[in-house]
This record gives sequence, C-alpha cells and structure tokens, in this order.
Amino acid sequence: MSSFDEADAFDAASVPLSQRAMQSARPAPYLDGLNPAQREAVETLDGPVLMLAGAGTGKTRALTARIAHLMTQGKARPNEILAVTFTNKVAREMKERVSSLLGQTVEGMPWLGTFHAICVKLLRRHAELVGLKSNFTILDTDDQIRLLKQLVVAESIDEKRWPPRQLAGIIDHWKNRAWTPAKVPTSEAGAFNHRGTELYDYYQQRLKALNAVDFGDLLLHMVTIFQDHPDVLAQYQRWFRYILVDEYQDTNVAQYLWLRLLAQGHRNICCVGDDDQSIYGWRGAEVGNILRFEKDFPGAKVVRLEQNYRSTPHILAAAAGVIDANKGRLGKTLFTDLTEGERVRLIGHWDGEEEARWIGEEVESMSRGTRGMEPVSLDDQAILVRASHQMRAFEDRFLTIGLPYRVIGGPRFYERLEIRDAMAYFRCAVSPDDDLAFERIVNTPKRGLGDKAQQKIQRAARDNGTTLIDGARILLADKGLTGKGAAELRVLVDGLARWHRMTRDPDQSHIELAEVILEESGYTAHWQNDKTPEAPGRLENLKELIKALEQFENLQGFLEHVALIMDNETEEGGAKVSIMTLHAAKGLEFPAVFLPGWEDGLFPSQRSMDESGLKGLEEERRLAYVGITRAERVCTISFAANRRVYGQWQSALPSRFIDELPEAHVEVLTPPGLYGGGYGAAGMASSASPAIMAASQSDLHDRAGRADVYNSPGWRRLQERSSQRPMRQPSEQRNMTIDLDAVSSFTDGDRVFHKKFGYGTVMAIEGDKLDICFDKAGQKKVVAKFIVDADRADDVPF
DNA sequence: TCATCTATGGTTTTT
DNA sequence: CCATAGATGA
Repeated sequence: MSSFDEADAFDAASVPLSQRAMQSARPAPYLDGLNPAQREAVETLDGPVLMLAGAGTGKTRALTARIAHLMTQGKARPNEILAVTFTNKVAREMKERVSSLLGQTVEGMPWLGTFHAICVKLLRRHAELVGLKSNFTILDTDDQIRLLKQLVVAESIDEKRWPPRQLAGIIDHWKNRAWTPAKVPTSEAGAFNHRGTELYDYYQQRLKALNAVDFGDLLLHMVTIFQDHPDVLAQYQRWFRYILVDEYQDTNVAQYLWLRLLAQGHRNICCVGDDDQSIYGWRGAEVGNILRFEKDFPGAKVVRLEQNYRSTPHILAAAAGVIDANKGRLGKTLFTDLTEGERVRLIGHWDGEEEARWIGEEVESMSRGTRGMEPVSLDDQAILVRASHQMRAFEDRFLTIGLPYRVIGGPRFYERLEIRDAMAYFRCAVSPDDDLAFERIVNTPKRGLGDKAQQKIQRAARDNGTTLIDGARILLADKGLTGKGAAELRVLVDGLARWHRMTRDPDQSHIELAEVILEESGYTAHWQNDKTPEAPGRLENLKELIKALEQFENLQGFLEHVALIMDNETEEGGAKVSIMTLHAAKGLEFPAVFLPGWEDGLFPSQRSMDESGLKGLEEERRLAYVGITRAERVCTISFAANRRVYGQWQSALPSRFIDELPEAHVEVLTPPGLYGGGYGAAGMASSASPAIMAASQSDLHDRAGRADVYNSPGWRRLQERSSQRPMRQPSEQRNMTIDLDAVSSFTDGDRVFHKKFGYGTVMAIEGDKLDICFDKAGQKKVVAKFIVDADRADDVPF
C-alpha cells in the first residue's frame, strides 16, 4: 500500500519529545482570531474533551489549530496523533490546513485518515490474528452481495423471498454494532428467516478463505484484535498520545468501541461533533455516543462552539425554531454578530413541476442580481432535496431552460460499472487468486463464456482445490471446453499470466501496464463499439482512471487506495448551480439555498417515521436543521400541493417542520397561481411586483402564531381542490415566446445528439426549444444550444 | 448466449 | 412513471 510508509508511521525519533517542540518564541499564529470558546477547545490538550460545534462555528478551524498546537507544544510527534474522520475528503483537507497553519509541510501525519483507512493499516500489520494474510483484499458492496448470493443459493434458499441484498444489510448492521457471528444476540435470531446468524457465520468463513474483508470487517476485526490481544492494544494505547475524532455524532458502535479501547491509554481524546447534525442513524450511527461522552470519560471538558460565522440571524433563528422541537439534545444556542439579512422565504406551489420552474427562474434572477441585491453566482446556489428522485424535476427543468447545474453525489466514481470492471482486471493481474475479480471479468466483454462455461470453470477449480484462473487452465488443458469460448478463455488466461508477470517487473510502468491490460483484454474496444449514449462518458472515466494512477507507485498501491477512496471531483466548465441531497450537503455552505419538497411524507419521510417512529422523525428534523443551516444569506423553503409519485398524482400537506418555523423569521411569498398572484406561475419569480409580495406576506403574517400557510386562503382553496384531482396538467405550459435570434437551424426529422440523452430525432421546433424524441431517453424538450447534429456528436457544447 | 420482454419495487450513503 | 433485474424466446 503506497500511501502507508511503516517506517514513517512508527519511527520513534531519537530526540526526546520535549526538545522536539518546534521552537516557538513567536506567538502561535494559528491562535490568531480564534474566539474564546475555540481557543479553549484548542488549548485544552490533556484529558478528554468534547467539542460541541454547532453548524458554521469554525469547527474545522479549531480542530486543525488543535493539531498544530499539539505539535508546537511538543505534546506529540505528528505520527503519535490519531485523527479520525469519516471521509477521505475531510482527511485530506485537514492535512492541508494543518500544514498551512504551521507554515510548513508537516512530516506527514500517517494516522490522520478515515476510520477505514486507519483500520486497513492496522489490520495489515495484525491480519494473522484474525486468520487473514496481510495482503487481504477489500471487497466492495458489489462483491459482497455476489458472495452472499452464492451462499444463499448454495443453501437452497429462495433468493426471491430472501434477497441476498437484504442479508447484506443485516450483516452490515451487525458489524456496525461490533457483533461477530458468535456475539449476535438471540433477539436477532429471527433475522433472514431464522438463518441470518448461521449465514453470517458462513459468510465470514468464506471471506477468510478468500483472504478478503468487507468494509464492516475493517472495524470489526480491529475491535476483535484489541479485545483478544491486550498486548497489541497496549502497544497502540501507548503510541497514540492524542486522539481526535471528527463528526463524533456519526460514529457507530464498532467505531465507538475501537476509539474507547485506544483512548484508555493516555485518555487524551477530543471528540468533535454536533448532536443536532446526527443524520446517519439509519446506517448505524448512534447519537447516544455523543450524548454519553461525559459518562464514558468522567471529568471530560465540554466546550461549546456557538458563535456562528455563516448565516444571518433570521436563518439561525429559523433553524433553532425547528430543532428546538427535538427532545434530549445537549443544547446549544447559536448566535452571530451579523445583524442584516433576509428572513427565510417560504413558498407553496401547485405541483412539483411548478416548484422546479419557479426555483429555476429564481436561481436565474438571483444570479443576475435582483431587487437591488448583489448577484449570486450559480456556484453559490444550491438546491437541497430529501431524496434523490426529487432531483429529476430540477434536472429536466434546468436542461430545458439551459441553466447549468451539477449533481453532487451521483454514482461514485469507483462504483461505476466501467471502473469496477477495470479494477477487477487490475486485481486479477496483481493477485491471480482473486476469484471474485475473475468472475467479474471472465465474460466482460462478452467472450462467449456464459453460465455453463463458468460453472465448468468453477467445478474445475473446486475439484482441484485451486483458484478460478488455475481451474480455467486445467479445464483448457483437459479439453473440457471447446470452440470459440475455449479460444477466448485461452487468450484471457494467457493475458492474465502475462500481465501478472508485468506487475512484478520493476521496470514496467504501471500506467502503461494498465493501458495494456485494458487494451489487450478488449475492454476498451468493448466501449468503443458500444453505441449507447453513455459509452463516451465511460471511456472518459477510464481515461480518468489511468490518470489517477499517476499518483501511485504501482497497481497494488492504487488498488488499495481506490478500495477506500471515493471522491473524484473533476470540476470543469463555468458556474453551475448545485443539486444534491441534504445528506450530501452536510459540511457545505452556500450563500443561497433552496429547500424544496417540504411536504409531510416526503420530508419528513414517511418511511423514516414508519420504521423508526419518533426517533426517525427527530432525525428528519435534524436533517431540516442541517438544510437550513447550510444557507449563508438566503434560504428558500418550498412545498408543492401535488406531486406525481410513481406516475400517480398525490396531494400532500406542507411539512410539519414548516409549522415549526418561527413566524417572525419567515417571509411567505405568494404561492403563484394559487393566491393573489394571478394564473401563471411562470414569471412570478422575477417579475412579481413588490406590492403583491408585500401584500401576501402581511396577509399571512398578521395571523396569530406561525407563518401558517395552512390558514392562507390560497392554501385552503388548494386543499379543497387537491382532495379531488389536479385541475391542470402540470406540463401544459403557456406558449413560449419565440426568440427569433435563437431559432435553431434544425428541422423536423433531423438526427441529433445530446450529451445527456444521447441520439434522437427532432419532432418539432418551438423557438429555440426543440422537441426531440430520444432513442433512449424518450421525448423531451431541450434548448437548441445543447444539441448538435448526430454526426458531430464529438463536439457537444458542454 | 444474447436480446427483448415483463415484473417489481421504489430514502438517505461512506468506506 | 421509470429503472433495473430476472425470465423468456431466437
């Protein structure tokens, strides 16, 4: 593993610690500008510390300053500090910030990383204690499910009624709680048709046999090792003088145990978090961990960071009003020095498409600058949704009006089909015994090796007690396979052997090798021959993958890295408005934030409430809190009375969270088309007269209590109507104004290409918008500038 | 073995 | 409605 240099990680320098303090006669510059609370959090170095850091209170700043302080005070060498984060991105940013605070590149911090990355390092050193070899492979979710599927099928369980995916979820859940098969409590015995525990046990055996681990194992194995081998634990307890944990409210039981075990040495643990931002309960995070901190670490110092540097007072007050409804909080009151600012804006719409239309226009008008306000760049605006399916309405709309956008948190780079395939090839080349990888690529691209041929290979391997690749060799030698399939398999097996030799050649550039593998295996050609619209993008991604190799010394190091890494944010092009889920937005901030879809059932999500009751509702509320607190200057909340869900029209009530918004901090905008604003929604945003807005606002606000949209005449009317069927089909729009300058050069029947939708045929033309029937994506209206002739698909103007 | 049809089910997501 | 996975026929 290339990023891990053992010598560096554990090299105890000969100079005594006390003398290794960086001579700092000058006052530490990293303390400049910290407020008293931050300063306390930075300077309280010894003993347990809980840093309760509200949204936008300079948490990262305090955390990095603390690390800098530890080093300059000579409290610990960089390699004696354990600093844990949840994402690689945050880990990387922290490293950068510490370096810049100290004004020099710190001799790396080998133990600053994600839980998983750190556990990989540790587990490689002690793999044998849990029956693994130190070169174990890390399975991704896909491999995990395929493995479980094999088990389920082998046990002749009906995989329809008992999907392997579900079993994967159950096992994950158990691993999150640090339960080995033997430790799964009897209360769980009914899981997966009473076979859950048993299958979990088989699965673990299978993993061991494959010398593989899944993500959950990384933590679980380390906890097991620490618990069963006190000598090993003691070594690390001694080594890690200071421990820092980011986003502590998101830790699960396994992570909690792991931390607690390590912290029992020096007891210098600083956990940073915000119970109000705990939004990952559904994947095993335990808010209880942070709520219990003072009990776990008696005498802990609790520091509250409450000065907010991000949002206006109205936004903070609105957020506070919502989160206040939750019980059992540790409690923080955010305040700000700012005095100016708009109230949180609230607007209701007839349906989801109108909401998208309105937001589209609002985004545009904000980026242009409106009502005497400074323009807000598209980069500074974000639409935060509860569920990713809500994104489509916005994508469709923005595509139509030609508003540049980016979707954050789509399929992760390393999760993409082509990347996983390519990785599987690399894995096979590096370790010929990686059966799961071989299974993945044996018939990708198609080699005429279908189920039957693969079963033969499996049998040959099993009968000879060897790997699949060797099984394939034996099968070929025995003439157990003939014809085209055999020839292709021969080529593949020979290729793999050759590539494997090349991985061992120190003179062989791994980058070239990777290209050779993808080329010779026919994988590149496979996508070149593919005419689907996504093929060019996939080839692009493969190029990216090759480029990413440059940062590594060899394929092994790269594979290691990619198994754990996720962020691949290649950003190009001009300013774009961001669309993402609320979960993805945590930790980010934007001057202008839109929060659509605040309807009961959607947000808070019905499923959360059904499955987790009050706990679920409270987590949803924290999500609302996270959403509002992302906004720096303008926060716009909206809801729609009707929404098409799975093709059916459904009406909904505004979210109960809307009732929780304190009236004094909310401005209710005219629900276009429903209340006071005439018929059309289009045009309301940018051209609504201030008088109308003001009138509607005072009308609604003169009422006692909350900014209660329920009681607005428009809302009532809407309610009455929505109990029936929507009157107006949402996609039916007024005639577009034809902009003569923009009239396109296309005519009906032209074959065209669109970057996202692929190839299609022009059906109709309306001004600068084309009605196109796409081969794959169906009929859509798209602005002409995003379209090119089909034969010029290479220079799409994106 | 591959392409096309049909049924199914459908938050949130990192590692 | 729409994406996707598994079953079915060529």
